[in-house]
Amino acid sequence: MKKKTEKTTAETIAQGCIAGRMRLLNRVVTRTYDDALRPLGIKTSQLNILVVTAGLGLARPAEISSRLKMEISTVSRNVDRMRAQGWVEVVEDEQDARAHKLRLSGKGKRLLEKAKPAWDKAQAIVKELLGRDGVQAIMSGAESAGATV
Amino acid sequence: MKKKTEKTTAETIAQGCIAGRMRLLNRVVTRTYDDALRPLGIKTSQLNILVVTAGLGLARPAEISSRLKMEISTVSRNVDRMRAQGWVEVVEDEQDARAHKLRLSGKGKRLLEKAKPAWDKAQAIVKELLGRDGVQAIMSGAESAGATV
DNA sequence: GGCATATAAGTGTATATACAATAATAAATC
DNA sequence: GATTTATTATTGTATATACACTTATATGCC
Repeated sequence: MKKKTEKTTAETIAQGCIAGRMRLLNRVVTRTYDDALRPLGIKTSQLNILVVTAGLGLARPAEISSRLKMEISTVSRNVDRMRAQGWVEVVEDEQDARAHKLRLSGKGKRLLEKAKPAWDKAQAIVKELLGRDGVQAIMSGAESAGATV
Repeated sequence: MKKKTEKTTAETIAQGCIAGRMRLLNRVVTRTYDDALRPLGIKTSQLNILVVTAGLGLARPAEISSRLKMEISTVSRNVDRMRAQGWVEVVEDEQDARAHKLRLSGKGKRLLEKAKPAWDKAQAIVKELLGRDGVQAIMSGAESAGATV
């Protein structure tokens, strides 16, 4: 007769929770990028909003929200801080009085270029940490989750 | 001669940033667990601290911090909220007057058992989302990052 | 045209997180 | 044994995030 080793609920969750591991990994990875970016005065979250905005040229907050799968209220507050830094500017929408668009300022563009080497450094550290397959899994997982490039 | 398509800095980062994808995935995954756990009044972060505490029996905040790779100040505040809910109790340390230990209350233990089906549900959704390889990559990535089971 | 409904964005409130600084106590060193 | 150094945990301050609600405006339908 096979002896079955019972696992407690706590053990099952502690060892198997995908969210727990994902959140842990997120803390470690974000810390790596934040450390590298700190001298530039920008945080990982802000840099990611910055590059999406840059990619769109003129970006509606709702579009940023949708691409980053981030609550629009969160976008709103992050953008507030980025505007306060002078990295992004608001352009009123001609057609729709509710809406507006965001674009990078000159300062924002310059910051982006200055931040690239720091980002490269963090990126290399994390690639080393996760390995080729790990990186690939994150990328395709994010795509499954609805990430738009 | 090969025509090289230049990629802007913004495109390079927007498309390739591991932290960005990881954070996006983290938002989506956490939302899934939070949705499932909402009726129970516990959040993903708190559940993960709860199971680590349960696993240790008597848990020092510094030990939780170390296992979850979470700042001890963050542990401190999360535990405050969990104590306010009556899920964990504080036990003074006999040897060290600076320190104390945490353990689950009866209420905390009952919550954990009640939360298991909701956790199972979220876990299944996310497994489906990430696929076997994706889950494996997160798990081993977290281990590389220093996660202690 | 006028009303119902939908959409865009912001605000209120709460949790999660980190870093810096502090307070208290223990451990180490001289 | 007294002083320095290290450790344990908390508090101050700031950002990131989400959900519920609100405000303003646009769209659809009668």
